[in-house]
Amino acid sequence: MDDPILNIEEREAINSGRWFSSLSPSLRHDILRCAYVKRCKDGDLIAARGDSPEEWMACAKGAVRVSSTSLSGKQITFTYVEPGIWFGDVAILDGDSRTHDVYAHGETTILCVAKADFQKILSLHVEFYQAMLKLQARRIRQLFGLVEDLNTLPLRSRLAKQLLHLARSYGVPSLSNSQETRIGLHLAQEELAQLLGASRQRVNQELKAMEREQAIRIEAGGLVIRDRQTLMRISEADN
Amino acid sequence: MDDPILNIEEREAINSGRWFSSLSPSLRHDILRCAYVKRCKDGDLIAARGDSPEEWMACAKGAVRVSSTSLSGKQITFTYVEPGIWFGDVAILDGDSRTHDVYAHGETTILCVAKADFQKILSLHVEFYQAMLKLQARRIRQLFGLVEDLNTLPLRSRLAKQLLHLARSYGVPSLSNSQETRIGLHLAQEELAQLLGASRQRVNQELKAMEREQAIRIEAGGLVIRDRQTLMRISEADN
DNA sequence: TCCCGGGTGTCAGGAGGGCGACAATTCCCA
DNA sequence: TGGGAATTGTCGCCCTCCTGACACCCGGGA
Repeated sequence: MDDPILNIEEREAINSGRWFSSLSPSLRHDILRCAYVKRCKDGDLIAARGDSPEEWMACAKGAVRVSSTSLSGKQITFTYVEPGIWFGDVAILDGDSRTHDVYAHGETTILCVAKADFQKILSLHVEFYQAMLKLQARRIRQLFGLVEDLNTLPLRSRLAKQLLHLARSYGVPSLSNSQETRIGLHLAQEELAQLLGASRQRVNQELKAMEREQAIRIEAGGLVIRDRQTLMRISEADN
Repeated sequence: MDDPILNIEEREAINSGRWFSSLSPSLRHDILRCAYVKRCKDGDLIAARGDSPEEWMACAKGAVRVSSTSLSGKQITFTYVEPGIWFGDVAILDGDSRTHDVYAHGETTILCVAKADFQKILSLHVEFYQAMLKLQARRIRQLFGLVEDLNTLPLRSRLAKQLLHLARSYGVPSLSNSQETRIGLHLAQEELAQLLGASRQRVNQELKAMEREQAIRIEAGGLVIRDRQTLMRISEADN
């Protein structure tokens, strides 16, 4: 929470985000002009469900865990926000309170735009309205997919799907073998379980099974995807 | 699909929709001016997943079932759209294909706005941008809630919640007892099950249990809510 | 009227997945 | 470098929910 300037890497992450990079230079400029930086340590609470929303944010480095704890006390994680992705817009746009708790996962850098500035920019750029509509539409699509998966796929398939997703978001080429992809985001199996709404034990069991099938490798410091094809097969049906 | 004019009741349903009625008269006028009517019979297919989207729609009478069938062949219903509610915007806004299959449930009247007209209206009213953003934000909120429920609540609770929801959307005062609410939308237990992503047998079992607990009554032609309090208690935790 | 087809009620068997327990391993840090 | 804390690997038991099967009920034709 000290240095108010993004470093090169962080700036690069923001600028290469799929959505952000589709905006016009002038709009991007206006957004960045009034954005400020927050640097967080592992576990820092960035915002809590029920808070009244003060800012629109993007992850610039590290990862942001978006989660909530149900009435029964069970923790569930909705997603990990990767660098380059913006979040926190729902509450800003409908004026209601925050939908989730948001925590830093590891050393994390956040870029923030104050609510008032966000609205000012909206009023200056019709383009921004269109872009936000598109952003939300995509999110709704993802959510539809998630609901469908929860209703139809067994844990095994959902786990495979999640691993492929993490590999896309956080994948780095493996050191030992360039065919393989290491998931750069380290999640304890407990955290992975919360992301799937399942128990840690069950997730462990399925991971082990996938390791036996040569689809993945479980290493200290991260999972390694060995065979994308196999995972895709697993993710699509129960067999 | 004949008479292109809404009758009084249908017009009233559209105008009293919570979202639509919050729009300015001039915007509402522009929307209605280029809208046209479709009348559908029970089971008619209104749009199919994967179609390229031609129109933005609202239910004016009856109900619209929004559903999809998973790769494994299982049918799941996402929701029943009640009169006064608009739908089909996601695909229009992000330009991608339809997310769900959409069917008429019973005699149903649909109001449609062609994609091109929708976009024209957007370009004429900043207010419309704001309203659509708000509409989407609310939908995202609902979806978050749904995902959380699927991850944490047992079927019994989700069923209770769904019944309360249906009572809010389709409730009519019971003929026999004004304390009670009849759900005006008739769903076969199989259809209810698909709405919950559960098996028909299981739903039947829980309905029977709730009837024994005096929370509901199962009658030909619709469920009757007898005790909202009890249902609310059931919907919140597993007890 | 009789029969037929859809919806409803119920049961038994079995899979998927949660939970507690505990050992083994790894990580961290004093 | 030694120990305590966190994480991982595995069991066994139990509960939820699914599947298939079948009897029943009721309304509407032929």
